[in-house]
Amino acid sequence: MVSDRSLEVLRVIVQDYVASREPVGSKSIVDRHSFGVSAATIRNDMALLEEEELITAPHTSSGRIPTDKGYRMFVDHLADLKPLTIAQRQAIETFLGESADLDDVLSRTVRLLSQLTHQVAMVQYPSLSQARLRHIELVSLSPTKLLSVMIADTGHVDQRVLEVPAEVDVEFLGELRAKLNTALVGAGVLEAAGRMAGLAALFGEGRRPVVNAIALALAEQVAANRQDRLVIAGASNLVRTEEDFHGSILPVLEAVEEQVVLLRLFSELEADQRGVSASIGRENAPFGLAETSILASGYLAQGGAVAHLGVLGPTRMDYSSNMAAVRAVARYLSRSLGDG
Amino acid sequence: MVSDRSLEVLRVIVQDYVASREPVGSKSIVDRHSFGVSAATIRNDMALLEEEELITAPHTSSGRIPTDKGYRMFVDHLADLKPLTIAQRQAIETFLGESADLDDVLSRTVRLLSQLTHQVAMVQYPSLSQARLRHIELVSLSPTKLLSVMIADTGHVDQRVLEVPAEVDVEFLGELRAKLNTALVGAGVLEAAGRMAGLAALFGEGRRPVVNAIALALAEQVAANRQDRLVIAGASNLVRTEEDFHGSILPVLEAVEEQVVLLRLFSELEADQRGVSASIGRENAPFGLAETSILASGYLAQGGAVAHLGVLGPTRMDYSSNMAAVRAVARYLSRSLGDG
DNA sequence: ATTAGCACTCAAACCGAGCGAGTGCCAAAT
DNA sequence: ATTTGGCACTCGCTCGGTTTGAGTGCTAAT
Repeated sequence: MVSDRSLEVLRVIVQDYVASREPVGSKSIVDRHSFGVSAATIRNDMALLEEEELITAPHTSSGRIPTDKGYRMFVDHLADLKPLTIAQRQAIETFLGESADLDDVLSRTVRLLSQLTHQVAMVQYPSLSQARLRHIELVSLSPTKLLSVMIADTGHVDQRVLEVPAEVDVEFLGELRAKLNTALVGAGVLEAAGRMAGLAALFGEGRRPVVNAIALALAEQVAANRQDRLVIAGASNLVRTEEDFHGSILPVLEAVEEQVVLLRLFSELEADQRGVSASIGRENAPFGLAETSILASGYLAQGGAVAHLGVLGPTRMDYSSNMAAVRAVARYLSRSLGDG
Repeated sequence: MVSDRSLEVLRVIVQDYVASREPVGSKSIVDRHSFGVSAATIRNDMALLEEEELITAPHTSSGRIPTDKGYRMFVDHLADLKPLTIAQRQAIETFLGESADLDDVLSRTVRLLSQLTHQVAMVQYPSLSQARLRHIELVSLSPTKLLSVMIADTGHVDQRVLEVPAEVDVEFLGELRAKLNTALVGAGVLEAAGRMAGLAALFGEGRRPVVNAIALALAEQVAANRQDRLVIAGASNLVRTEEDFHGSILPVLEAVEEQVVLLRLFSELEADQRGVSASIGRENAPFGLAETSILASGYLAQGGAVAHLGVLGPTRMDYSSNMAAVRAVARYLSRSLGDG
């Protein structure tokens, strides 16, 4: 059975190893921390921890490093979130102080988070599945090309070029715009796609093929928009922590560029009671990220939409500080975006 | 004086070194290429090239590698652009085949370019300085918040949230929208900013403060938009070529994330007669990119706007192939975006 | 101008000894 | 039953020395 002191030993092993990047031995533990026992005792505890696979020795006779299981134990039971420094709180204030465009807020947020944690930071766009259409705008680019702009109550704006099978004159465009808006505004994105279908019935016989073409394109635009997007910053922090990756950081950087893997990870994470969730090391192996950890938290955007934000870095990271930063930024973002 | 054969020697040194990543010696040259002379003769030529600082020896007695000056000579006088393979041409077709949104086209293009060259690829958004406003849309988000959407004839769409000092009801919004559009549509972005100022005169006395506030915000939006943006892909290729950077790739990745340095570089490059410009190694030292080269080309977007696109990678890169790829993609993009 | 020959250089690979942080275990002490 | 001091042992690092080999520079002959 792992005693209380053993767990304390695990805690300092994690802390010291994260700080020094070197395997930590029994001697250095009694030196740096006041356990009130001798090195030999610590060694016994370490043998216990090794039994439980919470720590491991890189070579037969060297200090110990935490296993993934050890990190997991640490974040679940041992880590207390380090409160942010004054400077960090100020950074949050000044960075996110002035409100603006959604794009703008999210890109500021992600840069802030990467600076606070020195890791790769990611912010997910608020999901559109709960969003409602606020406005649809159609602009003529050429006789057979339209630009459609959809505005959602979450602040999302999405535009797309539509190719239409026949000319669209100004009056027709006005009619389209008006009927589209009366039919669709206020609808959730799912309903909107459904209502598109019945749209042609509102127009004269001759218009129907064109209207149907447009409705189809708009429905597609709505659908394409449901898929989520990420904003990412701080990829350079990966090379800064390169030594922490046993292999190469190439697959990690590739995953970051792809985004799709990260989105899946986000969707599978569940927050613990502190509001921050962690996925550690080999837990991410199915995604090809066996040496990285992800810390994430949810945040509330306009319209009650919920989305995630978080950081990604080497398994050997400062969980206490980073989890605190993620939580703080998520809270602040919810406050500055949310409906309240 | 550097003879013709010496230049041939330089060419094969560049080619072999780029291919093998190892200093190339006189022996291996006569082995791999049929110069019809002995190794000793090659050595004499190499001594000449070294005199001219076109090549250099990493250690006293090892093969030679090209200097930056040598690479410059190579791209200016020695390199013939390797025609793309069939597969590559097909990749361009399938990748850029279907037209769509400007955002979409550019992001496809940049991914394509990074795949073709295995380098970091960059595409600049078409400059707005030549763009004309096609439409301005105002949407009410809350009584004192407006979303403004500006659409330019280049396909640009830019949105921003405006905070207004007083409530704006539906009719007023309609009036604003109408007068803004009649006043501004067709104007270039520079003129538009100017015309904003006189806008308040069109409204009743009571409205003027609000109108002025909005005009100010819009003018700012126009101005902010003048600054150019880049789309970037393939940053992971930097770590793939990491060994080619003597120091760390950290500053390079940071510059890529910053974008601002890259924009300045783009603006200073001038195309040669082949339409592709190169900035090599220490030529980029003022930007902190002394070990990287940039290949760029201009492309034509809608409205006659011109913008740049290119790749960035280690000085030791395959200039022949990469310049060909940059040129091909630039041409294709011009064709698919241009007014013709 | 080119070439063969030859002495010389120097990075990289290889080797083995010695160091030292750290372990595991055991017998004694609390 | 837990803790502790002691001690032999392990094994990755570092450091000096040797070897190897690709490649050069020079010189004298063609």
